[in-house]
Amino acid sequence: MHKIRNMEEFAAVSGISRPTVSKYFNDPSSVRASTRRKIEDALERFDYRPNIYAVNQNRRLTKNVGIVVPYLADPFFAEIVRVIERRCIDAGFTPSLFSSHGQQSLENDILDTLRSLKPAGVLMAPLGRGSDKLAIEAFCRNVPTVLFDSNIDGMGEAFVGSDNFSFVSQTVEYLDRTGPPPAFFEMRHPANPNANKRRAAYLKMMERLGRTPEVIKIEGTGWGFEEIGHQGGLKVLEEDKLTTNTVLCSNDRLAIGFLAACYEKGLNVGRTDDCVLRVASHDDHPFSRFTCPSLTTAAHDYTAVSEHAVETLFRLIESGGRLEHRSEQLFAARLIMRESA
Amino acid sequence: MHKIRNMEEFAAVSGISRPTVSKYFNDPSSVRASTRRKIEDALERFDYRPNIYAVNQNRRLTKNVGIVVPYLADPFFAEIVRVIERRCIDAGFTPSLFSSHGQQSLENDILDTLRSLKPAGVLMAPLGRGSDKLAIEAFCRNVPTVLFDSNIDGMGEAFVGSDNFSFVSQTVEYLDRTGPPPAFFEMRHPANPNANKRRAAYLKMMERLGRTPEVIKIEGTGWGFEEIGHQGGLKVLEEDKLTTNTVLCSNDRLAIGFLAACYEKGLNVGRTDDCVLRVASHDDHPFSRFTCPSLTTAAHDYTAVSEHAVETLFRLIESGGRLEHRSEQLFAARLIMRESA
DNA sequence: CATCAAAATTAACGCGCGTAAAATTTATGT
DNA sequence: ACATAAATTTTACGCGCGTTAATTTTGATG
Repeated sequence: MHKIRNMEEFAAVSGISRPTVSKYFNDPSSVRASTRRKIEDALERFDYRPNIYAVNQNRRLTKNVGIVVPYLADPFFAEIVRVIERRCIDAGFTPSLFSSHGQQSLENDILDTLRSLKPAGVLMAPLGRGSDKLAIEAFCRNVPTVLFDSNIDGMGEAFVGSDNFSFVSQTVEYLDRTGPPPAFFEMRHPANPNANKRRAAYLKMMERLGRTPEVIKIEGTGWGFEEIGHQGGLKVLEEDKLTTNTVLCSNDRLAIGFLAACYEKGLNVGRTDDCVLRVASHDDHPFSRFTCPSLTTAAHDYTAVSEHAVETLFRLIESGGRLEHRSEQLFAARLIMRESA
Repeated sequence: MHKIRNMEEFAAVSGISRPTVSKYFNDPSSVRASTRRKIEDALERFDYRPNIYAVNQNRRLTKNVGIVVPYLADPFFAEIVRVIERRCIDAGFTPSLFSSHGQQSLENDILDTLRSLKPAGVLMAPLGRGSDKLAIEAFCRNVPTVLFDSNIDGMGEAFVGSDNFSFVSQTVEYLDRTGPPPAFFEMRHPANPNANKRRAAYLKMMERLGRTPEVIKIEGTGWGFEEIGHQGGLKVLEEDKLTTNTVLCSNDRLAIGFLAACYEKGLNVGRTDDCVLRVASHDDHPFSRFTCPSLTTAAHDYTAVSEHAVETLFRLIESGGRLEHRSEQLFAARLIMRESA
């Protein structure tokens, strides 16, 4: 009983012809129950798996799906990836995970690699501002792609993400209802288009509420948001630029840095009487409940975004790679009230 | 000038025979300079890349390397992955990234997937206590593997990691020198063998210093260390079980949770006079500088570990998959003094 | 210009599997 | 038991490239 070398040999020991075995591996339900049993019996006795290289060479479309995220060291993406991977595996696909690590050159390299993987589809969260738009556009023309997290106008067959207005409207409304209206704390040159939408939402909400908006723009580039928020926070606090005691950060990672700056400066943050500052933010970053104080924030519907992105990709794949029209699905946020505001 | 379909066509447009082109792609320096120029000229005019499935089918050994980490949502691993990926790409390999997401079943699935990828080698950080030892052992027999981060006795051709004694000895020595000796804060059932080594190192150091050790074991399972540290911290503080004012956490993620608990309880942490508690830890987690107060910790030599792991894997691959003897390389820690102790 | 090793070409086979067409067997209903 | 549809088997080709062996070309050398 030597090791099975190929499908020919496996077909022999299972007493079924090779084409039928091949059919089985492509779709177990496509063969008669008695045949399936024979094959699965043999599968238990011998551990054989079709050579994926030979399989993929001959299928015009592989069962691979690519997953691309801009920055894997951000637990937000790590969490989304976890959900997406599982759904893909359950649906019989083989996910390949890539992180651009915040670099355009890497993002482009990944697109090249993906092309040669001939994936059935790709789920991509682009760098955003740092993306090579032309490269992504060219890629999307060749490979069925669903964008998520950050949208790039018109690219990909669909976009799935969070509704930035929903995030900001809830936090602004809450802060305004429970105290002074917030100033908006953000990077001057955000890495990601969501930031721009959030600022716009902030301005619109403040107008709607009849408040005077105040946007604090801090310097810094790259994906080290905590450090940028920290440095920017120190600067703002030292220069005493704050005209309000309520700060709404564009995202949790900035807020984590800002809270560290507040702590260093001895400023008590929270909504109780002994506090001089309220801080809130957006994303419900996995660490936001462990900041000091814990961070009031607006949560992504991680599950809904992940699952809808995957579902959309599957529909796209079944439709042969093109969709009637480019859809944009946005999910609302959920306000998470904690101690910081 | 239609699209190039295969190496045959590409060879035609570059004016070189297919076997020579094939030789070029396997090692560009193996063809004459003038030939190389012709091929690279054609490469610029037509964008052709060999079909990776056809290539890998015929090579007995692919140029793939697998990278497996236990928990990608931990920025520690995300950071290591970033360095490792780059080194692999630069060396002409194609890295494939996998996360076990803390689940044994997933780790085993990944091993199966990896086997069918026929990688030249694998860099694996196992789950540790949660790993299926037999499955990993069987895998290592078939695939050249270098373990990193957590060691499993005798498995893989080499281990590269951090020297837990170096971590703990430095923090204990520092804490003892600058104040009361620390109690050790850890999970009762740690996910990872490093924790056991750290506890042992703590006990040995305390003995060496002539101090009475005190180990605080908290409940909780899984990879949500911050939450476990948080809950465990609250419990310890509420029950007033602390017989010392200095706490050394087994790792930073526990410490992040513990610090959150201290903050909630209104305990001032730090080394200044107004503080009632000192807290230190190990790992230099990317977020440890943004805790409140910033966390005194012992840092991994990320770069050294990552690069030595990769170098070891490359040596292993060049040696045909087996090494003379299993080597274990440990790197020392660097004490990072911040505000918490 | 003759020499000769190195490099390239030609021709051909094989890798493991998808897939198609035709022939055959099996299951289902009457 | 018979007709019919469905599933399986047989046979054969092709995918794109690695690789080998025999042959031819190239280019540096004396």
